[in-house]
Amino acid sequence: MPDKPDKYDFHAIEPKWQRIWAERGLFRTTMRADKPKFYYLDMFPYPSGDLHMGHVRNYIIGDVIARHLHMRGFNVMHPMGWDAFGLPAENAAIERGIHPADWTRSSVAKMKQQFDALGITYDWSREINAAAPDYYKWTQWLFLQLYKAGLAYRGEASVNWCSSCNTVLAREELEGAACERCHTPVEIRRAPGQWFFAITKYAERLLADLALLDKWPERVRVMQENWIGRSEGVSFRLRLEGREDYLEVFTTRIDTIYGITFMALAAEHPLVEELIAGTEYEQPVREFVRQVALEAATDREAAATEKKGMFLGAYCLHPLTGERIPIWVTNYVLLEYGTGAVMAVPAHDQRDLEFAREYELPVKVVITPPDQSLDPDTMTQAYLDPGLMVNSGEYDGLGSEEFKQVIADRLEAEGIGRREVNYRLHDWLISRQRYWGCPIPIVICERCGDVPVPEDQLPVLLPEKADYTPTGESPLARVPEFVNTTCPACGSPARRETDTMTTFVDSSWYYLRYASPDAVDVPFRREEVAYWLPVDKYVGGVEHAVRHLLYSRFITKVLYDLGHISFQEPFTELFTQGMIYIDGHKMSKRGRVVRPEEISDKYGTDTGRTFILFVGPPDQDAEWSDRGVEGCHRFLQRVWRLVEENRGLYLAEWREVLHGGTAGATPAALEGTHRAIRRKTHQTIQTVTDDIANMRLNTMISAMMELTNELLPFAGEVGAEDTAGRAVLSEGIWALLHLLSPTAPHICDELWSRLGGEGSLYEQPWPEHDPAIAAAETITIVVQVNSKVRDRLEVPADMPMEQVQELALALPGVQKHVEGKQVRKVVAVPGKLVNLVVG
RNA sequence: GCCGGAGUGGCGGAAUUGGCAGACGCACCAGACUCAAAAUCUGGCGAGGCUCACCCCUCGUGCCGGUUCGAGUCCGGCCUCCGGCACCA
Repeated sequence: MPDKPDKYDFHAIEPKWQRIWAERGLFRTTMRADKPKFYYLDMFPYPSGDLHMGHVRNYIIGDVIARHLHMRGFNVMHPMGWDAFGLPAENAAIERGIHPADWTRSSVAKMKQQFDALGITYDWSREINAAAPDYYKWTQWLFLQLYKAGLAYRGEASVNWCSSCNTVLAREELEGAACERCHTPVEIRRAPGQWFFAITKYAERLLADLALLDKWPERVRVMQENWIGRSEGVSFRLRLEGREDYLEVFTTRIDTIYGITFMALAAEHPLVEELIAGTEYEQPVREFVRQVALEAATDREAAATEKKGMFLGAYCLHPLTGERIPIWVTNYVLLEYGTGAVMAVPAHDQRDLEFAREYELPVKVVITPPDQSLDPDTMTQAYLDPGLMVNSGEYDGLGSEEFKQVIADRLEAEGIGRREVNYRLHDWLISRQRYWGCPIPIVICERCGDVPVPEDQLPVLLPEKADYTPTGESPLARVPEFVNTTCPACGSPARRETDTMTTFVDSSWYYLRYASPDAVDVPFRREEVAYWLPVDKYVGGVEHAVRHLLYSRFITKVLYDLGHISFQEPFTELFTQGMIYIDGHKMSKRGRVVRPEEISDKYGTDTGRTFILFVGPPDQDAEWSDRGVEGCHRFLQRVWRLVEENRGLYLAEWREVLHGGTAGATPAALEGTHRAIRRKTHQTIQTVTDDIANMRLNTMISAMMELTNELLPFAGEVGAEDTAGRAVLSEGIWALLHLLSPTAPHICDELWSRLGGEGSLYEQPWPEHDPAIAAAETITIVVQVNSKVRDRLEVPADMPMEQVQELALALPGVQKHVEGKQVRKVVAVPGKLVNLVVG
C-alpha cells in the first residue's frame, strides 16, 4: 500500500513541472520528415506588460490544441513573439517617462514570465520581437520589395488627424469620427508625402480568394467582403454647358439615367472651384464648402442626417436627351468614392429624394413597380426595386434589369461611358509621424528624388536618442544624425525619410519569420517556410478580423507574386475567440480585471486553465465568474483524490489484464458496473477527442467531469482482490489523466509520475477508444402514443424493431393510452423510439 | 438602412442526420459528519394541476403561423439583443 495520500499542493507541483519541461526542452520544434507538421499560431500581442484572463483565454485555447496535437503525433510549432512597436508602447513610455525600448523590454520580460507560469508550450527558441533590428531589418526589406514592384508610393492625401496623439490615423484607426485610442474627434488635414501600399490593386483577388477560406468564420469573411466593398456599375461623361470639358460620374443604377434631375458634387470636388470662379456664386459657395469641411471632421453622424447643398450656377447636358441638368455642390457626396460626383435621381435614390425635397428640385419617375404607380410630387420613399421603364424615351416598357444591360452597351458603343468596378477599399496609408516604429528605408535626394536604401545597407536603425514627444512632425526629424545622410545613388548630401511605418506592416508578415527566426541574410529560409507554412490554425480576437488579417493576406499575395513563397493564403484555418466580460464590461476596458496570478495563487494555474475553457463556447463572449473558478477547482481536487487515494489499486499492467484474459477479465467476462465503467471510459475518450477537433472545449471539460464522477464511487467499491475491477479503474484513471493533460498539464503530469509513469504526458500518445467497448449493448427505446412519451423500454441494442414494437405495445403505461382505440399507424425509428398513432 | 450572429431553468450553458429538452457546472434547499462552522459526502432542484411524500396529468426552448407521426432543431412572417459596415451613388 502507498503512503498516506498527499494533498493537492499546486504551489509546489506547478513550478516543479514547468522547470522539468523547460530543462528538457520539451517544446522545441525542428523540421522533421517522420511526422506531419502542424503550425499553430496565436496572434502575437503588444507587450503591455500585463496579461489578464481575457487574453489568457486565447493562449490556453491554443495550448490545449497544441498539446493535444503533439500527443496525436503531429510535429507542432507553437511560437510566440511581440508586436513591440507602436503607439501603445510609445504612449505608455511617454506617460511613465522612460524610453519605449526599456519599457518594452521590461514588459516583455513580465509577460514571458506570465506565459511560463501558465504552463504554455511556447517554443521560446523561436521568439521574435518586431522592434528588434534583426526583425525590422526585414520589415524594411519588405517595404523595398513593394517599392520595387511599384506597390509602395508616395502621395498627398487628405488624412484623418488626431490632435491629441499628434499623428495621422488610418481609416482603420477610427471609431466613427474619433481616434480609436483617445477618442478625440479627428480633423481632416492635407498631408503631403505620405507612403501608401497599393492594396487596391489586389482588391479583386482578396475578395475572390475569400471563397478559398472555408475554415474561416463566415462572420469574418463577410466583414472583409464589406470592407473591400466591391460594386459594379457604369461611369460616364456629361458635357459641361458652355465648356469643352466633361463631368464624370459613376453609378450602379445606370437604368435610372433618364431620371436625372440634378448633379451632386462633393464639396472638395475640383470642378466646384472652377465653375464658380468669377461668378456671383463664388463667395457663398466657398463659405458652404468650408462649413462642410468643418462638419465632416467633427460631426459626421449629424451631417449624415441633414442634407445640404448649393447651386453652382452651372449646367451639364444629359448625354441621351441633351437636357440641361443643374449642378449642385452637396455635403452628402464623398470625394474618395467613385468620381466624387453623382447623377442624382430623386425618384429612385432616397438620399437624392431627400435633397430634392429640401431644395424643391424636380422628381422624375422612370421605373414603375408592376402593381402601382408612383406620384413624383408626393412620394417620400424612393422606389429602389426593379420594375418597368417609363419616361425613358424609346425604352419605355422594358424591364429595368434588362435595360441596365441595354443602356450600358449603348453608352459603351457610343463612347460615352464604360462598365466599371469600384471598391470601398482604399490604398493602405502606412506613414506615421511617430518615433516608436520601423523607419521607412528611403533617402530623399534633391537631385535623385526618393531613393530606396540598398538592401545591403539595412537596417536603417532607429536612433536610440530622440525626443519622442509627439508634435506633428516625426520625432526622427529632430535627430540630425539620423536625418542627414548621403544619397545612395549620387553620393550627394541627402535627408532620410523620417516617418515610420504603422505596426500593421510589422504584423503583416511575422508568421513567416517564425519559420526562420534566426535567419541573418534572408527574412526567412525558403525550405523552412515551405515546410511550416501556411499556418494551419490561427487563433485570436475578432477585432483583427479586417485590418490585420486583410493586410497579412495582401502581403502574402505580394510575396507570392514576387516569387518568395509558394502559397497565396497565409492562414488555412481561423478561429476567433470571444471576449471575457466582467460586471458587464469587457475585461480589457474599465471595471475589474482578473490577472492570472490571482487565480494561480489561490487555486493553481491548472484551475484557471480549466475554468477559462469551461466558461463557455470558445467562440462566444463569456462572463467571468469567481464561483465558476471554485467549481473547476473542486473538479481538480476530485481528480487528485481519485488518483492519489487509489494509487494502491492502480495496475500499471491493466492492459494485459483486460486484454490478456488474466483473472477472467476479458471484455466479454466483465459484467455490471465493470462493464459500464469501461464503456464510460471509452465513450469519454471519443467525446473528448471529437470535442477538441471541433473546438468544443467547454463540453470537453464536461465529459471529463462526468467520467470523474463515475470513477470516484466506483473506486470505493473496488476491493484489493478484485483484479478485473482494479484493471477497469486503472484504465479509467489512465485515460482521464491523458485526456485532461492538455487542459491541466501540471496536475496530470504529477499524478502520472505518482502512478509510476515516465516523463510528461506531453510525450505520451493520445488514447484511442475502442468502438466496440464504447457501444452500448442495451439501449433505451422511447415509447410514444400520439407523439407523447408514455414509457421507456430497455432492450438489447440488436433487438429487431418488430420485437421492440410488440414489447412496447404491451407496456402498462402504453396500454392505458391505447385501450379502446385503434392503432392507425406505428412509427418505429431503430435505436430510438416507437410512436403509436391512435385514434 | 444593409450584412452577420444569437434568444433554452435563478445563472453560465448541453442536446450528430427532426426523435427522452435542461448534460456539466454555479447558485439554492434538505440530510450526513461536527459542540458548531468551513470543507467534504448523499439527495433534491422548469412551471402548474391532482386523489399534493409515490404515481399520474397538462404546459414548457423570444412571438405568430406552417411542414411532419413527431420541431429547441426545418420553412415563412415578426420581436429583441449583440457585432460589423454605413450618405459608397
